Order: sequence, then structure tokens, then C-alpha cells
Amino acid sequence: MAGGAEAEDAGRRGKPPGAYHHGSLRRALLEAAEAILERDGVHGLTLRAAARDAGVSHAAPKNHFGDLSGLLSELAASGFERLREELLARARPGQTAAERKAAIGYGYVAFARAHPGLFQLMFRSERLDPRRPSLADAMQGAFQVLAGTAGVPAAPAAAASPAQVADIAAAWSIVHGFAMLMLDGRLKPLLARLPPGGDEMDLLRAVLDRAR
Amino acid sequence: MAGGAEAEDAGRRGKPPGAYHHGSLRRALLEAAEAILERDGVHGLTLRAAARDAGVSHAAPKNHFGDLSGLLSELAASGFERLREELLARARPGQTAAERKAAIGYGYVAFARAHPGLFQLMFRSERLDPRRPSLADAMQGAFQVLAGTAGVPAAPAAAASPAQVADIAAAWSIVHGFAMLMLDGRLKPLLARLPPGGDEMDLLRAVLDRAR
DNA sequence: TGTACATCAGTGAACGCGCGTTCACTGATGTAC
DNA sequence: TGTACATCAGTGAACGCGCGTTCACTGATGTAC
Repeated sequence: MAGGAEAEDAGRRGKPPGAYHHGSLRRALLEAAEAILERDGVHGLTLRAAARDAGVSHAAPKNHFGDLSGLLSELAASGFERLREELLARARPGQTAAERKAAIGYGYVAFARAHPGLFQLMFRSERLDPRRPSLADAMQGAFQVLAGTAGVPAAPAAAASPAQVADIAAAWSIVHGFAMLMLDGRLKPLLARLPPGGDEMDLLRAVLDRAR
Repeated sequence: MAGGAEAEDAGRRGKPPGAYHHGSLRRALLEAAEAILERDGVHGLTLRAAARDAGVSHAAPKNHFGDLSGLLSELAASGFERLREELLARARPGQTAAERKAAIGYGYVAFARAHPGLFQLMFRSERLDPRRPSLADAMQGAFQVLAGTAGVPAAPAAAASPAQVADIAAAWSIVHGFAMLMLDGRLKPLLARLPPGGDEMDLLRAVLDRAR
């Protein structure tokens, strides 16, 4: 196993020329995979493509991820962790509950817009393996933030009233639906009916205002 | 070209044994394709699979759809037409605007639940060809029904205020998001927190009530 | 400090798979005369 | 009513493609002594 600091430095792109071992192939593969995802979509992301972009033979990923679903699941887990962080960063001390809810909803769509390929992998891919602890934990963590907007305590199995559950479902549905329609280009006809110069995020703001 | 009534009778499944021409292969392929979609998902739907299930050689579909995106687009168009009809059927004479909006939203999710594979093809597939007039028209038709719930006239380019556009986007987002989360199994943790015996549609009803 | 050895990470060739597409063909149908 | 012919629909073999996976291998690393 390569030592810590040395591995950190090594090959964010490809591997040192002439070297046999990569040093941090696992991370390099994840970075290559994400780039492919955003460039070519989920369909373009294969084990061979990731290995190719990381400058390594196509059988190498097996050592780190086992199979394709392993790679995709780890990438999705990383996505959920980052989503969680970005949602938490939207919360401000002085916010009312409604303001906080809108801010987190806005962050949800902003994340989808900034990482469309990753977002679709996280929510759409049939090839994820939710039994992987890293993925299950990361999903749970992101979900807790959404649940928090409806006043449900962060504890995993915390009691929630039917009304609170409906609140969570409503808040999640509206931002998730907006994000998906946006990524699939279905909002374009609506945007065309708005004053020019506005983008999806302006429309989202209006939507969240009216749904308050 | 085979005659009308005879073609209607022929081969909803496979073709008459010993016959060379199928009689209504186009329809048989669409039906086979939809069955595959619901059984195996979008990934399982290929030209070869559809031909196989229709009992015909794998090069035959070319005559009717050109290529895979042709078949998928026609199938999606049929989906949008049926969605439109089912939404319209939810409208009742004595409804208030809010009631009508909720009823149509309910119908939207019910359609997704009844035809999950088809619904995902309609909204997710990157292989659809929106330049096909049949698909573009069908999409437009379904969209008009949604726009109607916000009081926007049915005319394609009818003027709509920014508030109306936001209303449409909000109503569509919430039911679309709910449908997608449901189909991807993401609502299960929420359902588990509700009294036993309820299903997704009960949760949807609560969501639509609170969003009123 | 040196040496032997187990373990790990990456290689490259090979396999089988199902796919879309092409092609020359043939059987059936419809139409002009 | 019959005959010739153009057109259409479906066949089956073949092609090339990229994929995931397997396999024996080799170079490099880390560790026990």
C-alpha cells in the first residue's frame, strides 16, 4: 500500500510516466468517472471508459471497485455526501422555518444544475447497489437534511406525524420534480413564456415563493 | 398494403403461422415494446427484443420505424396521448379550480404508477427524437392539459402571466417529483413512517391537500 | 542492515455477449393494362 | 377475367462494435526475520 502523503500527491490525472503502480488510482478513477458522467451521461460511463481516461488498463478498476455497480455506487455516495454538505450550507442562523425550507430547496436544485450527470446517477440509475453501506449511509445523511426542514429530528428513526411526513414529501417532490424537468429540458417551453433574461433559477424562486 | 379490417384482426400476437406478411406488424411491435418496457425497463428495450417478442426477424422493424429512436419515439407519443386522455377524464363539471388541479395531479401520478416503464421512457429517455411530429404533438397536447389547471387557455402560444407560469411549474413539479421519487423507490422510507396499510396514493392525497 | 517472501496493483490478450446495421434475397400484395 | 410487373414486407446471414469478465502474468511494495 502506498503511503499517505505520497498517495495524495500522486496522479490526479493519469499516473507518473514509467511508473507501474498508480498511487491513487481509486480516486483518479472516481474523478475520471465523474467527468465522463457530466460529459457523456450515464450511458457513456463504463468501466472501460473510466480506466481509459485514468490512463490505466481496462482490467485495473476491478481491484478497487469489483464491478461497474461498485464504481457507480461509490460515485453516487460521494454525490450524496456533497449534496448534504451543500444543503446544510444553505441554512442561516436567523432564518424562519419557511425561509430555511426554501433555501434548502433552492440548494437542492442548484446542486442538480451544477452536477446534472451526477444528480441523475444518484436518483435514476438502476445500477446502483443500495446495499453498499457507504451509499446507504450517504443517502440517509442527505435525507435527514430534507426531513429536518419539516421539523423532524435528525435521529434516523425519529417519530414523525403523518402531517410532517406529508410536508417532507411535498417539499422534496416539488424541488425534485423541478430539477428533473429542468434536466430533461421540459421547462424550456415555460421559460420561453417568461420575460427574457431569466433562467431556471428565477423560475424556481417564483415557484418556491408561491408554494410557501 | 394489407386491407383495413383484415389488418385489424391480424396478429395482436405474433403472426398467423405459415404467413409471410404479418398484417399489422407496426402495432404488434409497439405492443411488444411496451410489454418489454414494463417487464425489463428501458434498458431491456431494443429493436431485436421487440422483433423477437413480435415473432419476427430482427431486421423487420426497420421497415416500420427506421431505427430504435423511431420505435421509442412512437411509443412515447402514444404514452403522451394516453396521459392526456386520462388527465382530461379526471376533470368533472362541478369542480372548483383547486379541486380540478388536484384531480389532474392525482391522475398524473396514477398514470405513472400504472405504466412505470412507459412513463420513464416518456420523460427520461435520451433516445427520443422530439423532432418527430407525432411525438412533439403528443407532448404538446399533454402539456396543454397541465397548463389549463393554472387557467391558461389551451391555445399553444396563449399569453400567460409570470404568476401563471410559476403556478404551472409548481403544479407540474410537485406531481412529477412525487412520481419520479415513487418510481425510484425513494418514498419507501417515508411510507414506512405512516400508519400501516397506506400506499403511495394516500401519501399523494395528503401532499396535494397540504399544497392547496 | 540486509534478504526472502507474501501480497498487492496493474497488464494485455482472449472470450462470449447482444447490439444496430447492412445486404442480397424472396414471398406476397396490389395495380395497370 | 387474366396476366405482367412494380412495390412492399419480412428473411437470414454477416459485419463491426464496445462491453464486462476472466486469466496467467509481472512489476512493485511492504513485512518478517
